[in-house]
Amino acid sequence: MPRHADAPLPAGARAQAVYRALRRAIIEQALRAGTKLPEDAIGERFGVSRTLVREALTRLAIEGLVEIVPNRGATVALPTLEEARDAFEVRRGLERLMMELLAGRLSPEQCANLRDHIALEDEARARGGPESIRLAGEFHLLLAQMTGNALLERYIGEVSSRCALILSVYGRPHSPECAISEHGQILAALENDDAARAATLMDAHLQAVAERAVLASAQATDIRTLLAPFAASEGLAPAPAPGRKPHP
Amino acid sequence: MPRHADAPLPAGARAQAVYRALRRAIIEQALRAGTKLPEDAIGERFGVSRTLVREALTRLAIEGLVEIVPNRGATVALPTLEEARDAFEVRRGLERLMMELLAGRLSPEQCANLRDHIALEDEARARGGPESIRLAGEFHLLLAQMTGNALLERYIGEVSSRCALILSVYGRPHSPECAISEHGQILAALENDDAARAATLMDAHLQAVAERAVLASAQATDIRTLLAPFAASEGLAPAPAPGRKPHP
DNA sequence: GGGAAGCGTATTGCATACAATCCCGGTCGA
DNA sequence: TCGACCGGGATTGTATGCAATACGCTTCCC
Repeated sequence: MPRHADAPLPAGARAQAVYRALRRAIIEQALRAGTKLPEDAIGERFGVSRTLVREALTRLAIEGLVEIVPNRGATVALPTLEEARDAFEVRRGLERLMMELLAGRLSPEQCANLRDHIALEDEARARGGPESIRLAGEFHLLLAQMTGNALLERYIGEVSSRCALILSVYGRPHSPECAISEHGQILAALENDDAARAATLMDAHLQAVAERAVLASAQATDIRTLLAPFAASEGLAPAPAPGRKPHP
Repeated sequence: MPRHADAPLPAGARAQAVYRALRRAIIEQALRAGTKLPEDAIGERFGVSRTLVREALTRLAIEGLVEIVPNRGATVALPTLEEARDAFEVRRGLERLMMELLAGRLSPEQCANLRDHIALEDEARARGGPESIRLAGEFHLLLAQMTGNALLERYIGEVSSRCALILSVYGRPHSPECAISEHGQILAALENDDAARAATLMDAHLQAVAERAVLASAQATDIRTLLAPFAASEGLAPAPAPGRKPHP
């Protein structure tokens, strides 16, 4: 229920409100990657001082949604390809753990909730609304909440939102990140007490999401790869890439 | 190399210095769980204003090392038993992922570094110094760094420090958290390209650490469990515990 | 004697002020 | 024409001030 505007919020709640608002704006791509986030403007918009905006931005920076460069301010983070791979790697580890914790332990009520959520996702995707990105992530978050492990929930939430940002950068525009049936299949495996199958499905699901996005645009981002065929056609050999040593 | 005191630190570095100092103090148990952390006192001690102290405390609160109650300030966190279990659960998931990423991919140089570190641990443990706690955690952090996955490194670092705090609360005083040989065995499995064995060993290692500490003191913490036999001997039935519903 | 209410102090929550830094435009000289 | 230099304006970094809240003590009443 939304709060009455003139009722003062309890201590510490306003900074969190700013944090939440910014976070949602980033995930739903209202604020696109790379966008500058000036403290003054945000504070003015939310009716709070820079102090609270800074607190919110700091939190977002820790989560990796915002990048803060000293003396140059905050921008919506622009994850590198390497960071993208890292995020999906960690996410796979966490979600596999989650599957093992959940398999066969979901109450009928929880299953119903999950089904409802999947229906919401499908609906949003059909409409093409921007909230489909958020909803897809929230399915995973909902699962995390059901483990009862608060720390796991926090980590899954963090890495999910980071992946959402990554998809906004590297994903094809408006492509469905999660195929319709995948979440449903995972839920079915969990209900069936089949931890191994759930873990495998989740792995494949995340792999698919990552590949559809990151790998699809890999060569569109790295200018050296982009130019390679042109160089080759002119008989120019590329200089050996520094910093990345070949596999031993 | 320590910095000259009168040279001003670059922007943003002082808050981080406070953060690091507090973090280390907590992990090495110079600041024990539950200790109050007044902004004024800390700021005075470090020569910075409350603003920067607040920033450091906020970060530590996000990591779970300190607890901030609105209008009542910050204290060193006092994790509950449930939080302790959660932390070790997540940690097992993350470190299993780490083993899979590392098995057979360590360079001889990296292995040498790890061996050196293990030697340091043994030495500190033999001396009974307080840094043995930190060093044991840093072994895991060192492994995380070698994955090249920055996000995994951050998470492992966070959850390790949280576990260190937990051990300071629930562990037996000055007990060796990590048996001498366990880290060495894990390293051996990694060198041998045996991902499965490394993962199993790490699992067992963490399980052992958790059990030696958390389970050992479980009944010493929960006053209801503590009183149960006395109640039973008097023919008094315990009231049903609220909030935690029985397994379906 | 026990408990509740009231007050003073200590501490936090937040906004604001000032200083430092950086970016961007113009200007000057080669 | 191009590059280096150099204010001016904008934005961040940090300290400090003021209001609000909570805690501990005293006092008072039952």
